[in-house]
Amino acid sequence: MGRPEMSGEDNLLRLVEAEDGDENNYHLQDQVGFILRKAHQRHVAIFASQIGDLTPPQFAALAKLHDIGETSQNQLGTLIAMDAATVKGVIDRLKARGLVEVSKHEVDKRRLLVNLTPEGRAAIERLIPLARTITEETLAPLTAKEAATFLRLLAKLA
Amino acid sequence: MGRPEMSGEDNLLRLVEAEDGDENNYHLQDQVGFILRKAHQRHVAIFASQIGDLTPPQFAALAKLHDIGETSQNQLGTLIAMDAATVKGVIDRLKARGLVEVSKHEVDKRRLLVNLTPEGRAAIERLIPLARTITEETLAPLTAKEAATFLRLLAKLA
DNA sequence: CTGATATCATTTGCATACGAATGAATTTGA
DNA sequence: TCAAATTCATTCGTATGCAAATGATATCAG
Repeated sequence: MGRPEMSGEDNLLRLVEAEDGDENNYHLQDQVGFILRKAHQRHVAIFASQIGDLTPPQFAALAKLHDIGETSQNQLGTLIAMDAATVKGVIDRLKARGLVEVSKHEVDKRRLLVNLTPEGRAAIERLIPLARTITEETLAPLTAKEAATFLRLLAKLA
Repeated sequence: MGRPEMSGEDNLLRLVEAEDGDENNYHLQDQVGFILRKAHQRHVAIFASQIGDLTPPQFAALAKLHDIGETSQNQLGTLIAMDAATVKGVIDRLKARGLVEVSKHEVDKRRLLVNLTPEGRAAIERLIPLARTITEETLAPLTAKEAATFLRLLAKLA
């Protein structure tokens, strides 16, 4: 401390002057939300460098359809964590590219069934190995042990 | 676990040695990108529940301006991890609400200087305590020790 | 059976997010 | 010095992402 007779008022003053002693300052770069946003940005950039013609949400939709087969647009949205408005846009674009096809549910006329086309199936099967590379590259700054810890904790937050 | 000595390496090996048809066991919900996206979504929802009238990017811009004072729009974008097009939109909306003001750089006429208005300063100083609550709530599923580990590893990825 | 409620999909509006192209201003380097 | 390269800001186009409102259909409760 520079001044031995430092008082509460001096601390307030120091805060207002904000020249030194900034332990009470708010630092954006230490906030979990900000770092989470940046980590996500970096991942999306890595994804784009490996899979240029598909976005992560589009990939997620195809991968889930490949995993579970035909399902309703609404159910698909739940499974890949997208609200109804978002999933509609994603499916519309995949449909326009011939990677998925939609049909009406025979019994429940509210539902729109979505399924992979043969082209969509071929595409996702070709891309899954690249997805593993993307995961590896995203986690590359961590050791194997750190990566395992990170994934475990991240899953608790998601 | 079936095997007591089962390790992460064994799981990786099993994945690589996958038998025919094991291509099926690609699980989206285990991919770091997908979990990262969900964790980010959850944080944004928590943010919105605490700070309804400002988005995380808008908050980031105000917090950074509060931290460093007047700066150029471009430099601000670098500091809060937004590209030029994105930061322009954020600043435009903050300007429209009277929270920031812009002016031309006297020497370098390319630059647009951005600064907090008194209203913007009051707003960010009022909101910073809420931001700490948001961070706490986001990390609530983790113990204090886990949270520290998580932030350390997340920072290495960002 | 039927009115109330719930579910599914769509649409609109707003806010990031980023690539690419453009124009203005500055800096560099031969 | 001056042409080339770089930097800063803007604009356009595309793609999430979510809230709110709407319409169609299905289910539930009395």
